[in-house]
Amino acid sequence: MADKDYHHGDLRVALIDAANAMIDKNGAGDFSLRKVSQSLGVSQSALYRHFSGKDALLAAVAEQGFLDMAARMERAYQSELEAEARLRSCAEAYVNFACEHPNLYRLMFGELLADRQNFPELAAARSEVFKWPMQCLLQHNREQGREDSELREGDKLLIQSLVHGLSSLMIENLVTTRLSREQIIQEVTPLMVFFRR
Amino acid sequence: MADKDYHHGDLRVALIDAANAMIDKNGAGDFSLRKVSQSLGVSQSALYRHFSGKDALLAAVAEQGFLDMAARMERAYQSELEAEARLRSCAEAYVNFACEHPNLYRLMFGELLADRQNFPELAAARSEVFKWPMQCLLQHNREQGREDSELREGDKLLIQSLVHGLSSLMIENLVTTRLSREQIIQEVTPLMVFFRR
DNA sequence: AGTCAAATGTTAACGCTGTTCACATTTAAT
DNA sequence: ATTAAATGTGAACAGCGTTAACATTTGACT
Repeated sequence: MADKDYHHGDLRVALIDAANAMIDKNGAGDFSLRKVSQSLGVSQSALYRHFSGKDALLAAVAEQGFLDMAARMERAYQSELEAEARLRSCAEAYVNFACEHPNLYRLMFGELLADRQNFPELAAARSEVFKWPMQCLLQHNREQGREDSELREGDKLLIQSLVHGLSSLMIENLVTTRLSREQIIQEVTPLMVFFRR
Repeated sequence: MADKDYHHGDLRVALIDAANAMIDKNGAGDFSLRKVSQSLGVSQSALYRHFSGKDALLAAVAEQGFLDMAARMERAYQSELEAEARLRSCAEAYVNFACEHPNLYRLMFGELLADRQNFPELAAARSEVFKWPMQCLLQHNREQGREDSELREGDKLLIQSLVHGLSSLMIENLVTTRLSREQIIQEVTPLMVFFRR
């Protein structure tokens, strides 16, 4: 027993949450281990009892981001019934998440986690995001009378490239248009349901 | 007159070239002003006579990258005559450049230059890249008998999102397929010529 | 040719960063 | 109660971007 809690209790998740909040607000470039440690009233080296280093903490934040994004994608998926409407809903949810959490999205898909292969859980969490638009493609195939349960590689790549590319361009302010975000989404998402054949 | 040249002569371009080489080889994350200065046998603070800071040097490197990429895009454009073939050629050139210079491409389009608006020349150089695929769209419109010289916002966004998204995913090893790069390009680029209407 | 200001390069220092090491404290099992 | 493991601390290290004061070279004007 101590008047002050020498042990934090759940420092690991507290670190992830605090880092998530700091990155979401000010970007990962401004983020530092010393700041997040200090914000929790904890020494700067306490972190190394729960993470092997900065990259590991960033990876944990990114993983949580993927899971949150996936939950939102599922809600978008469930909100519609037809394949095409579902796909458009998923695409909207994807771009909206990216635009509402640009700093987090950059961390999840960007260059900052240079050693992604060191954190295999990231790939698993990311596939949870793309699971839902892929499900839409499968349903579309079935509605078209195709019984193949395997998706075409090109279709998968097309849909992933489109939503990721559009999100990235919008986040980095590389879209030179006077259209609003809603208008852009309304303009582009219909174009991605022109499947091959 | 001195036995050693106190003045470098063209330190500015030497810095850009050296920084370009270092970033292209090892990535911008590993890059530092001290390293590039030392590689030129020059003090670490000499740099500040030619650039306002690290971001300014990175911006200059990125700008050069855009111009190099644009030259390559023009060659791809000129290598074909029909609009659709030209667009595919441009898309191939785009993705190939990104895959051959992933670190440079990340710098050009990524999050590292957080303050892009401070360097308006970047936007100009970038538009030189997209000038050629846009030209393809215009030619396509003409071949289809449309006389409108204005491009649809949606078409521009679609093509930019596709090539940028596909390049980013490939660079970050986020493409989960066993296809080779050439196969991927062959698979996806035909899909981007399905214009609207 | 001589003078002086501007351009360019150097040295030293500041604060911040990620990381490590030796040490302290708390927890939990024997 | 004892002991080992888990968890947190404090000090230190090297590397970073940036700045300030100082040194050298260049070039222009008399």
